[in-house]
Amino acid sequence: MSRLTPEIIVTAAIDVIGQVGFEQFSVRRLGEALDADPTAIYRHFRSKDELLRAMGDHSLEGVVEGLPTTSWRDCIRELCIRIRAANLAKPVLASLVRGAPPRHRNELLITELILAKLHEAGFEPSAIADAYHAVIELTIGSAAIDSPLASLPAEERDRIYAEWRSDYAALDRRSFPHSTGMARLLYPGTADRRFAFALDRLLDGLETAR
Amino acid sequence: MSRLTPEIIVTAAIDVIGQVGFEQFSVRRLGEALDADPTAIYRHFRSKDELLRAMGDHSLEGVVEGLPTTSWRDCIRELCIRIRAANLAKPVLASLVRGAPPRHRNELLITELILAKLHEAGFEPSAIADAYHAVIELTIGSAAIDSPLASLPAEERDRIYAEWRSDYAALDRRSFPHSTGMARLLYPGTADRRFAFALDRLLDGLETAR
DNA sequence: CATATTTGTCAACGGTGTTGACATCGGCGC
DNA sequence: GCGCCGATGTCAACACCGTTGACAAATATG
Repeated sequence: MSRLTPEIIVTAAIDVIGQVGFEQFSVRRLGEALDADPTAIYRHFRSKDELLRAMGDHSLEGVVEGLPTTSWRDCIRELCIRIRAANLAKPVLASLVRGAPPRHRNELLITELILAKLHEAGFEPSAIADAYHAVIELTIGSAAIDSPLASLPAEERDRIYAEWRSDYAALDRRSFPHSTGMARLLYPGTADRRFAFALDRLLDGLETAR
Repeated sequence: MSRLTPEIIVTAAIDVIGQVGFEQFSVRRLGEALDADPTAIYRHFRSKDELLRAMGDHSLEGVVEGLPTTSWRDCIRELCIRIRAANLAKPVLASLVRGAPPRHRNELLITELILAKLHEAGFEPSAIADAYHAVIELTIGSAAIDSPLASLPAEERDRIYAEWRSDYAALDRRSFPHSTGMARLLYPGTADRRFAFALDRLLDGLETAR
């Protein structure tokens, strides 16, 4: 057994990225946190990208367990919300967005579960594939967008939202009547709630198309 | 007048990023393309991030013009497809996903148009905000996910899709019955078509919730 | 015990975004 | 036209970054 294992490295890496954020996360910093030479990491991961993907999968640990069994909708809905929460908690998501396929364990479990539930629900095979991709794109995409702000402290996040609203409000009334008029209604509630709304509407649409 | 203007820089930058891709795009390369010192760019943009946002907005030029007037759905649908196409064509999108607000001209025009159409359609003010965020999250998020593959030549993209499918097919049949069974149906058609499907279902859901 | 493989360390390469000092140029008031 | 001043471009440098190859120590294997 060696001092550094993939497990130890990934755990430490998630810890570090949670503290310094995605942009500031570097192999050198990780080496410091592990009290080891930064390049030792390359004995366990081929590249930083590979490490990031492993981190992403690690943060999804247990995400498919204990989901509601009431209906396919409830199950998929809760799963998507968990995936989002997991990725927002640890801003590793940029790695998932880099276009790599889900070859890791938890990612595969997620795919299998969604396909199974859609099958149970009575979708046709090709409709299953379409619905799967639709749900995943919204979930991952939304998380990617919200990730940078989610890592900020709540007060600063609110300050930024307020700033954006006043940007809209300050526009020319003639050219942007709706933006100015609705400025204070934009970015309503939390990003989580807005995502849940979008997901519910998408599931509505999928259900009627079944 | 100076040799370098924001307009000239942005145009050249979009050209460069189109040739070398997002990852390889650097201030130094841009300086080379402009036949100027790389740091001259900092006389016109505070940071690389600011430049990337300007590039993103530039690639959205004209996206709100000549949209269908048949219905709010048709209009928003076409707009979202155009936004996606514009951002996939120039892989600048990662900058938009970095969480910055839409302070640039074309981004503001998009917001205004969507809000106006939803208003026309008879949505309540708070429902307008929710629907706006839902549509934008799906569009931008989806583009962010598909961006890396979209920049590849078609044949290599197909090769990658095929590789992913065979990854699924090679899984253990007992643990992953649906993934293995449906492997050849995953990633159906083009990414554009899959996005259009998701968007249509979302719009379905929004319409019934009106 | 000897050997071979894995694992950690170190120095270094070629790249990155960004900054500050310096030179140059254009336009403006006198 | 002169002198000035701010805007613009150049240059060297800083502090990082991901990654590689040579070497040493430790560990497993015969």
